[in-house]
Amino acid sequence: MPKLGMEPIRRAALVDATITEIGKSGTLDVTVSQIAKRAGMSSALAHHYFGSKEQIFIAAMRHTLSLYGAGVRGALAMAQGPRGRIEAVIRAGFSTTNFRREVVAAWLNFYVLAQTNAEARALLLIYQNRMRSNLVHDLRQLVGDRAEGAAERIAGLIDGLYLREALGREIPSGEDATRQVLEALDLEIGAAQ
Amino acid sequence: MPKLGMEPIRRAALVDATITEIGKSGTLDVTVSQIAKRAGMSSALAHHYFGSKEQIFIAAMRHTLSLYGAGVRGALAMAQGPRGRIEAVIRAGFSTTNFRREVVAAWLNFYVLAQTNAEARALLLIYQNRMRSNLVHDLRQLVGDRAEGAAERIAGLIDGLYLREALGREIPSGEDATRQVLEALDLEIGAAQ
DNA sequence: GGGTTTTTATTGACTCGTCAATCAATGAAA
DNA sequence: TTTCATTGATTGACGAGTCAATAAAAACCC
Repeated sequence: MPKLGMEPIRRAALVDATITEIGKSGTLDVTVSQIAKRAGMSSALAHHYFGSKEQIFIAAMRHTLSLYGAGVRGALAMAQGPRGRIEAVIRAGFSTTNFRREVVAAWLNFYVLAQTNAEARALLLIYQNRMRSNLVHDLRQLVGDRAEGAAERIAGLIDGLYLREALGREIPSGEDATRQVLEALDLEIGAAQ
Repeated sequence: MPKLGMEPIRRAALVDATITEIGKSGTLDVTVSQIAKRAGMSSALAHHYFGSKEQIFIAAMRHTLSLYGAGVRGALAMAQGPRGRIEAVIRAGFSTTNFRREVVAAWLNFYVLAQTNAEARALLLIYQNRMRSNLVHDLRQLVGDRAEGAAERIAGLIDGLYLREALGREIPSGEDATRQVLEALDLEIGAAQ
């Protein structure tokens, strides 16, 4: 019963299943069979479309990053003024889409992978640079030449709280984390007056 | 040629080798044989002393945490006043002992493990609570009832910069990270005046 | 002290599972 | 009849954990 044009559907299903399975196990130590089963196909088919397990992971990372990017762009589109734009970037990161257990688990493992895998590292750098440039651009207007340092601190705080919240509670609360980052942001702004 | 009393020596060698190997590979996916070989013994002996691979890892984590704790205590002993004590805690975390590639790699993998392994999570919570209580205690005298929030932000920033520095550069620079956290600390203090 | 037994240290060889990747085979559209 | 979709079965490698065997120190016994 081969319906044509299955490839993109299968790929998408595998990517989703990968995130879910990583979330379930917490590790990259999930088997292709597990992923394939959750995606409703045989492991052979998964290999057929992606070639290797590593490629499945990279695709899943790409997808996660692109979801995150879309969230940020969406939030930025609605934002008013520099402070509003920064707030948008912060909120997007801790939104319920990007701040679920599975997604955090995936991120954690991206970090681990990025230590050795060039492709993973490149993706992470893209994310980090985008974050930095977003922050610096708007901070410039708020804190002048303190912008670079402030951006580094805000970005670091986001990453750190992301990590901490994710491990600390059963259900991560983006609300608390967001509040903390906004507080730090206001300290940065206040200090420049 | 069995010299007696080898057990502690072997255990220590295995713990060291574990950190080194995790640092080399970036993952917990190192084989017991690799670790044992680096520690100068057979894998059978490693199993003899630790029982399982997981136990070897836990022991390595314990060791890393205890080194960190010792560093913090040492720095605190020399510190003057609340602001000096906080600075000591920050500097200890980014000191060259605790801020090497292998150690960061180990930490990253602890985080991954802590998602699912109760023992790992317990160890991480100990570290986090110690950090929080250190910070809150001294911040109280500097920023009053803003202490809790400030501690959360400082701790989050430390964790985040730890992560970022470790991935960003070939050789992580504790100097830059320390400067950033101290700057954030001064913002917190300044805001309370 | 000399002999025997227990304890500790140590490893090579082996078992048993698991899993990524491949392949040959099947079926259905084009 | 070519091309796409799909899978069960298989291969081949690797790796955790076990075991039996060796050796030497120590403890015990007369």
